[in-house]
Amino acid sequence: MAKTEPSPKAILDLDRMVHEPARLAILTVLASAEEVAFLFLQRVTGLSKGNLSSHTQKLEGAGYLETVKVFQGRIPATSFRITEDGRAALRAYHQQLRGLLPKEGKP
Amino acid sequence: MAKTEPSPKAILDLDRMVHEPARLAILTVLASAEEVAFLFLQRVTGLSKGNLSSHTQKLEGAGYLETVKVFQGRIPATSFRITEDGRAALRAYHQQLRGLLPKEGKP
DNA sequence: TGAAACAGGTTTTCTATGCAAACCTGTTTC
DNA sequence: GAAACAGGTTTGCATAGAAAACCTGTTTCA
Repeated sequence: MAKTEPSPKAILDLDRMVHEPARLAILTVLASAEEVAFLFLQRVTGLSKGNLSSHTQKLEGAGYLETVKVFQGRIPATSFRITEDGRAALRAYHQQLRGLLPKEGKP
Repeated sequence: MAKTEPSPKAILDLDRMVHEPARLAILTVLASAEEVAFLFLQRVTGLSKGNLSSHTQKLEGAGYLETVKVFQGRIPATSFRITEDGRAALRAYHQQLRGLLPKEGKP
């Protein structure tokens, strides 16, 4: 009996940090692995290096991921892992999306 | 057996015209009514006039809605209706979202 | 009756964001 | 040992969204 139409105002409350497609893609990948290398992330998302770098910095600033810099032999390599906050934000975002999707088979 | 993880690259293909929350809210409202008055739309979305005006102009430019100007008595009033293209775009967008949502109850 | 407030929008301005290109540091290759 | 390359970061530019200013016509009410 509950009206399942999403409140239009709720849509405006979507977490922009997650809503941006590039960052959503990044978080989605990070959510399914312990730790992800920069280059792998770049390949799988198709983002340019510069782009990827700036988005991960924003996500780090938001506390949604942490950057791990290690040396492989003597060359430096960057990896990322999602934080608990990041995971929570992603889950919350998914819930918001579910809320705004019609139940299926709308006219 | 099908892996239900969304392809990260697919996320980057989301239709930006619809993805923007303000416009998604507008289209969502328009999709559930024949014709919607400017002021009603403003109240239900919570957008400012200027904002609403510019977003509806963009949606009109994209062919997703049409603007209807009528006189009520002697004062002019603006309404909108979603076009077939707009409806199709919204549906397609919903499908994309469904594709990227995890099946529920992810760890 | 006429100045002031108001309704209904549109246009302009400001700011921030995403994207691409340029740049930097250290390593191999030839 | 110069040149190409890997792995990122910083800079610069173009666009988009939000807020503010503006415009036209209409009531209000002193």
